[in-house]
Amino acid sequence: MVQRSNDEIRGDLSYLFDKASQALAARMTTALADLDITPRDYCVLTKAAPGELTQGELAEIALLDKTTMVVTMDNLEGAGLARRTPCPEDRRARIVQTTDEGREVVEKARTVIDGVYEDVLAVLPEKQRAAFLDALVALVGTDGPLSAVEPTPNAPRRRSQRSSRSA
Amino acid sequence: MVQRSNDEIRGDLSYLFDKASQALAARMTTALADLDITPRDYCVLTKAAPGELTQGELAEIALLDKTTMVVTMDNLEGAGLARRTPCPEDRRARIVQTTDEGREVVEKARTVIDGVYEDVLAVLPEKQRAAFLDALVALVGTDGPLSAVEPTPNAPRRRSQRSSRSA
DNA sequence: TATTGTTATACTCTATAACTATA
DNA sequence: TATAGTTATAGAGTATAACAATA
Repeated sequence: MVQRSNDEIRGDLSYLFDKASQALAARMTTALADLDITPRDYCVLTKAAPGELTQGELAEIALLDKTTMVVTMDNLEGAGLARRTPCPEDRRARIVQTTDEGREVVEKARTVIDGVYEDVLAVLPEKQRAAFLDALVALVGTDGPLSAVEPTPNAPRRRSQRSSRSA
Repeated sequence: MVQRSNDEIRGDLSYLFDKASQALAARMTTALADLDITPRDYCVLTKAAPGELTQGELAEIALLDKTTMVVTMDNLEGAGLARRTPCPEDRRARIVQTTDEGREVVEKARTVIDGVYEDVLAVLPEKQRAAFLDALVALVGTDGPLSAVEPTPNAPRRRSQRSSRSA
């Protein structure tokens, strides 16, 4: 295995972020696998907790495409963690509710996730840790230079939709 | 658009890293698009600079599968930025060399990338910036809690390779 | 006509398998 | 037999398009 030195990667911000994101995602996926859910399941499940959102609203909050949401909900419903209920006001829509089991799983998952975060951030001294999170929020949060929701570079290309950008 | 508050995202380390990685990647892709190369092209191109590595060695250093490397090299060669030369010692292998144009592009790209990094990190005061990078390296670098090369969670699953793990 | 959720499908990315030519 | 690079293709993820029911 080829390993780059710490000095070398310090100047490669892309690498640092990519690696941090991937490695943490891998740890999260592994940690949540014991509960038989994916990070995305957890994301949707927590946001559905209030129990008054439609599938579409939930998709928007969780930053998922509505078709991706269908797949996610199929899984959650199949696993007995969430339920689709007809919306009284709009018979096209469906309210998403977490089941008792779903709430239990979310609670356990919360503990697991906190443990992972704690474990990861433990390498930073208390004070440095706070400063680190502050900096990250400054970069990623509202009005930060990395807050922009630029078009996903990875998304399937639109069907040649030429010269209709600023029209 | 739904926007989570800075307070809320501060506790969501996964989100912070994912967003930072994605947003920076988007900026990089956009910035490098003017030079008609992708971040991966740049990565390979710089590492090929010494000009004495085979395609396989290059793939290992750039952390790419050898088949992905083929595609990348096809692009680079098609764009006239790199060249495949038969290896004198091993007629199966090919040495990858950057062309004059390739070196020019790398140089320009280096400037572009430094500009993006500078622009992004500019929101952090000088001292905080150094501490931030130190912390990131501590997390991601050698022996850090996020240095592990766990199996890519996104990779196509192996063809059911059961119970042959620790055998 | 517009919108919610669904199904079918297309596209991107990356890796495994099979192959050719060397070693 | 094993390895370097290639080609073909499969798998995973996510999005667009078309559709049914309803607004």
